[in-house]
Amino acid sequence: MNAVKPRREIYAETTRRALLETGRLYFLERGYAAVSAEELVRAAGLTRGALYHHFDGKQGLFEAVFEEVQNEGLHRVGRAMAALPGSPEGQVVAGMEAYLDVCAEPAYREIVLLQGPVALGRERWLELHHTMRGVLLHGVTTLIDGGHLREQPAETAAAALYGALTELSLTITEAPDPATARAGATAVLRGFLASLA
Amino acid sequence: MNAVKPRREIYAETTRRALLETGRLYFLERGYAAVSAEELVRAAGLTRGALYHHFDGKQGLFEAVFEEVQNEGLHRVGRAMAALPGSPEGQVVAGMEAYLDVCAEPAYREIVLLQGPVALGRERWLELHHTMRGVLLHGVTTLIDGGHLREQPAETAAAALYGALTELSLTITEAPDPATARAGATAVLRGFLASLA
DNA sequence: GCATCTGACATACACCATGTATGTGATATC
DNA sequence: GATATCACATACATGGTGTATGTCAGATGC
Repeated sequence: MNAVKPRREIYAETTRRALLETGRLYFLERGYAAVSAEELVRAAGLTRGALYHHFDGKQGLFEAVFEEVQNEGLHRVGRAMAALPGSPEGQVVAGMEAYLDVCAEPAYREIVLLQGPVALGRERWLELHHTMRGVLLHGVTTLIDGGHLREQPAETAAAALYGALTELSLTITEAPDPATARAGATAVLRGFLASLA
Repeated sequence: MNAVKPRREIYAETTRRALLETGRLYFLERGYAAVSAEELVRAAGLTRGALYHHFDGKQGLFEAVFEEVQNEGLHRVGRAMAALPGSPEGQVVAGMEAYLDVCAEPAYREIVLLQGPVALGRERWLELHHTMRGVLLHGVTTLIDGGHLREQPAETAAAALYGALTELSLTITEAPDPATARAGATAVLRGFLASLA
C-alpha cells in the first residue's frame, strides 16, 4: 500500500478548503470590502487565527480565491482553443468568444474583473491577471508571426483587443438582451481583428 | 457697486480649496488607500471636522477631486473636437487622440483611471465617469446616424472603442518609448473605427 | 451697538477592523 | 512515554473612521 496521509494534514486541508469556499461565496455575494475577516471565518466555524495561519490575512485569502476562479476561466479558454488545432486564426476567435462566456459567469466577472483591481490594487492585480492576458498576447503574436496579421507590435494590438474584449463582456451582462448583445460584440471583435490584418 | 461677498464665505471657500488641492496632491502621490483623512487635513492645517463639514469624509473629498480632474480632461477633449466643425469623423478621431493625451497626464491617469474604481467602487465610478464615456457614445451615435458607420448598436461599438482606448492609454505610458507606442495606438484605433463602417 | 443667531470649524469619543504575539491541545516523532 | 511540532484559538495593541458635541468669529435684527 502507498503511504497514508497523516490526519493532521487532512484536517488542515479541510479547513483550508472551508476558508477558500466561504471566502469565494462571501466575496462574490457581498464584495471584498463589505465583508470583514472576522465575519468570514465565523461563517466557516473558525477564527482569524486559522485565516492567518493558512493565508496572509483577508487579502491573502482573496488572492487564493482569485487565482482559483481565474484558473477555471483559463482552462475553459484553453479547451476552446485546443479544439481547433491547426487554425491559428480560428483559435484566437474561439478563445475570444470563450473569454466572453467566461466573463459572463458571475464568479469570474465579480472576483476577477470587478473586485480584483479594487481588492488587490491595480499593480498586484496585473501581476495575478498576467496569465490570462498572456493567452491573448500569445495568440496575437502567433498570428503576426504566421503572417495572418500585418507586422506590428503585438503588445499594442493585444492591449487594444483585451480592452475591447473586457469592456464588451461587461456591457453584455448589463444589457437588457444579453444574447443579441453578445452577437453584436463578437461581430465588432471579428471586425476589429480583421482590421489588424 | 455690486454686493460684497461676506468674509465668512471667502474663508470657507479658501479652506474648501485647501482641502481640494491637498487631497489632489496626496491622492496623486500616495494613493487613496494609503493616505488617511487625519494625515490629509493636518497637511492642510485643518482637522477632520473641516473635512466632514465641506465634504462627506475622505471619499467625498476624493469624489470632488475626481470630478475636477475629469472635467479638465473633458474640456480638453471638447476643445479638440470643437476645432473641427463640420467633420464628424474627424471630430471623433480628434477626440480619441485628445483622450489619449488626457490619459497620459498623471493626474487623470492616477485619479480617474487607476484610483477611481478602487476608491469609489465600480458602480459609483461608472456614475461619475458617465460624462466622459458619454462623449464617445455621442460621437459614435452621430457617425452612425450620419451614415459614416454602418447601422449597429452604438452602445456596443462605443464600449469596445472605449475599452481599447483606455487600455491603450495605459500601455502607452508604461511603454519604454511612449511616442512610438502612441503612434501605434492611433493606427490601431483608426483601423478599428474604420472596421465599424 | 448690543444681543442673538448661525455657520465654520475643532475636540472628544465610540466603534470596528486589522495585524501580531502568545497560548493550547491534538497529533506526529523518537 | 516523553518531547517536539503543527494547527489553530485567544488576547491585545494599533489605527482609522464616523458622529455627537463644543466653541468662537462673524452675520443679522432691533
